[in-house]
Amino acid sequence: MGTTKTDIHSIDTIEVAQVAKVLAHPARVAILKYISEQEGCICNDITEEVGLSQATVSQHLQVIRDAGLIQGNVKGKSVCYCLSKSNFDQFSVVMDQFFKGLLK
Amino acid sequence: MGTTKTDIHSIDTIEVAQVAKVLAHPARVAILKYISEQEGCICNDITEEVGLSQATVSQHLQVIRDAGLIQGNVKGKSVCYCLSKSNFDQFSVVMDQFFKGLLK
DNA sequence: AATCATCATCGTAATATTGCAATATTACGA
DNA sequence: TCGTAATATTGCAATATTACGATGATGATT
Repeated sequence: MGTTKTDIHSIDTIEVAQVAKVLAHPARVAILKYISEQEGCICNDITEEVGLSQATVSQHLQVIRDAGLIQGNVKGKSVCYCLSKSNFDQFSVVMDQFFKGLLK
Repeated sequence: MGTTKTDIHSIDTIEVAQVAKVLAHPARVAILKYISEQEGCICNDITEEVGLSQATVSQHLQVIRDAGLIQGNVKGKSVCYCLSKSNFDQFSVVMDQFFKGLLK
């Protein structure tokens, strides 16, 4: 136990849950907001902005990256993160359709 | 550790994360879908529909109820759950604004 | 080369979540 | 009142998540 049962549910259902899971932590929401505000990217500053240790921020960044919401471009010693808008847009659609589906 | 730091983030950020957290489990997404499909309500059937034990479903229902997304009306020995559309609509707005804010 | 800055990863402690069996609880019908 | 059906709650085991210090890896600076 402790493991989420996934084989029970439809693809659609799982997709909504996966999208939501990425946004289910305030640090990840804050990181996404910050990255998008900086238009381009920036990186180490996230640690300062968010108020968590570098290791923790890096972990959250990995979750967001694995979900395909951001891209990291290496620039010398620093890494520039920026939104992958198309994927983010898809996330938006998934959630939107879920809400609309239930509210119709 | 293991605890999410919340005092660091803005109200808006925390709100998005809280909404997302409710939807971050496929069982809860499935339950919400099922309840809304049944227009009115129904209840014990959820257990069968979702494929988890009664205890587990009841737990998930509590999470959804605590978030204010559903209401349970007692009808004899069974409980009829139905969406509280206004709250659900608010959830929808929170997420929508988050996505729109980042994509603009 | 030696050092520093930036980031990722590893290891680990603390806590949260998931899932279920067992056990209440509540309401109804016999 | 007894039995039963429908839910909720409790207690627990398994696993996941969160957070951070320490350690690597890599490129820049001296």
